[in-house]
Amino acid sequence: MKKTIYDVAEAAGVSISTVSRVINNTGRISRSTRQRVHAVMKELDYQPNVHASALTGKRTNNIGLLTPDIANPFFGELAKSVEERAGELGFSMMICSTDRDPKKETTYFSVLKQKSVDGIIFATGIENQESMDALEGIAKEGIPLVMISQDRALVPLDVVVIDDFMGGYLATRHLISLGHKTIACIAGDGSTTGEKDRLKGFQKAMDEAGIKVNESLIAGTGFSLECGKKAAAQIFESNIPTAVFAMNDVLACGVIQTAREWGLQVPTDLSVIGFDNTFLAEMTDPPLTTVSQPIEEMGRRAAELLAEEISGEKSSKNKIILMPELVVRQSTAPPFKKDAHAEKSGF
Amino acid sequence: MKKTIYDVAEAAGVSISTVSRVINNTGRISRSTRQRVHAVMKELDYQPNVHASALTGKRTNNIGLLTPDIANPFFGELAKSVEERAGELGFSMMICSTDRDPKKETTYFSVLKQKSVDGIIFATGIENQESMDALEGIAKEGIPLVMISQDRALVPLDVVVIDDFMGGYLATRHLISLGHKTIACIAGDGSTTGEKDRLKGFQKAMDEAGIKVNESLIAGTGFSLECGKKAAAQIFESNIPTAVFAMNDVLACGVIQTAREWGLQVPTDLSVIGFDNTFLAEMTDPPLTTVSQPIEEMGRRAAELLAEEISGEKSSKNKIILMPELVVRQSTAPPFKKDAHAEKSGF
DNA sequence: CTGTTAGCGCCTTCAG
DNA sequence: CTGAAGGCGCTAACAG
Repeated sequence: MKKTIYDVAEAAGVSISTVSRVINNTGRISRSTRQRVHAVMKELDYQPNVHASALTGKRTNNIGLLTPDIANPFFGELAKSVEERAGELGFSMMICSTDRDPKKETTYFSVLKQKSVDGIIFATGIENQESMDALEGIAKEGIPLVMISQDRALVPLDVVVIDDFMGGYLATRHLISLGHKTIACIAGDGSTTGEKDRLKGFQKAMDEAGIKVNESLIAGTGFSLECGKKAAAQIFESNIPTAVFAMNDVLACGVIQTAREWGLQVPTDLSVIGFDNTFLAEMTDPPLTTVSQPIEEMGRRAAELLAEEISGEKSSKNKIILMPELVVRQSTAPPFKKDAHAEKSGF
Repeated sequence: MKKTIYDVAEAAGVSISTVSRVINNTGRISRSTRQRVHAVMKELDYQPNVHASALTGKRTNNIGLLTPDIANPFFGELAKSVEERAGELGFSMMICSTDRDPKKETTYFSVLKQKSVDGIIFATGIENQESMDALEGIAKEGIPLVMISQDRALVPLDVVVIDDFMGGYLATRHLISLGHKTIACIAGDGSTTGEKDRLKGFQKAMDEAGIKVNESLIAGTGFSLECGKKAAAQIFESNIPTAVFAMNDVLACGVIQTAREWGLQVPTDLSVIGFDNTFLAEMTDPPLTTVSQPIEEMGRRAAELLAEEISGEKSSKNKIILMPELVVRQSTAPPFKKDAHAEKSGF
């Protein structure tokens, strides 16, 4: 039979309140009884019943993670790092894959609330009104929240983001510095703040270089491989650029594949740069030049922020802005190398 | 303030037991009161307190998923499918990334037990004695368990596996039928039953073809990209085969990369076949020939099995064996094509 | 069909 | 420093 606090109390010759006190480390207990109780607990392999204590308003030590798609490498790696750090901090993680579906998002909100998680980490874009309202509601109820990758100032909450503008800028600068002028840009579904900021960075770099941005070179419908291929094909049909900036590594893979189908060599005929620096970037051929997000750190910091928030150590909200970094591999090169050009002209 | 069953009872003019009955759909209640209570619940936006009911021995509607590494595409996709189906069935999922670390595994066991999940799905190899004992303990306590990808007959439990032997056999037959004779095999850490069975399938196919298996062509230290590269390099140093069977797609990627470093063209100089058919297989260049596991189905079936087990509808244990399938893409070809051979001899 | 009444295991005043 | 007692929200006999 499962041991209860009564078993421990009896075996230790004290009352349950004393046991409760040593468990929670509250009140003043004599060293000797404390030790005795601890010994008994160990001996009986006693484990407090979480539900009983949750019932009296204590924490559950569960947190929720809302993510669009754990099968996506970026979110997979992120989830892993959150889970790891949260585990160290004593929390278990409930994971929710929303598929960016507003209905699922709100459903999960209420499920998590009902399960009385101690806090929630959002790693999903909250785009529609419905989800925003739900989020606001949760925030108002005082449930600690941390947001990753998004920065919406609807309610004050902790945020872990990278400087997306800088990311877009870095990627584009890199391509420009290689000599590219006809640069395409492949976004996701255009809804997230991350994309928008990266696009602004792209524009800024283009402006600085005095290159006019051609709208027909900007496309995007979603975040999957298929979307990347489709967007690339769409662009290629009207105008073949010498370089493409894709807003994540998966999309970049799609671009590479489409390029291949069109008979374009990467990076000889077409430079491709991605975003995220997931392990995918090392898998592709050629290995992908990309903008690195410190995924592991983002997850870790988010978990820590949430833990602090939960323990009430923190009164103010934090905003952590991490810096992206350019990781140059082999999918980018100067445009129109002599020989490549010759070959192409040979058509 | 949070509504309780008392609020509902009062507002509906009935006792709390009546409310409890309509919630749990037990006992006989007149249609009219039932409707009234339902109406009130909706109006008050009442949500039963999970902990209170868990305290009285009811289910928590939480399940646990133990996986070695959610950042690995196979387990990421698996987790996604489990989560999705479990969600439909009314369960939330706690995810645990074990890193194949025995200590973490046992820790997670006890955490999940303490959180009184209704059931657990294992998608991780239980190799060491410690973990096995823990697992056996859990099973004996009557906590529903489903095991994915592994089949250990320590205790009777539900199992969802693929026919790994057949998988290894299919992969090898494919290579042999292309004309390969010097075939290498890259395993993981050699501990999982899946690997062992795949290796047996490999042997069987080789035997049938009358090819002697060269031990120096079999290597493996782990499941990561790095491990794949290392194993491939190790093999190449002693003997360059014409084909490699890698036991997962990640390892296959590693092989392809190492091959490239060694100046070997895939598939011209070296055929590579993977296992799993994760999205990675479409990302590589050339696209990877691989043995497909029905990942989505495995996750779904596991969730369903567990749900049945939890609801007590099932008395006997099931074993679901799914069939792997050969997916031919472009990383495999007949060995020593004329031109390739000429080039090589030219060295 | 419905209400009353014990607990479930633990935390937290309030008295010693 | 320690114990007694009430209550957290709900379920499950037990009585009507």
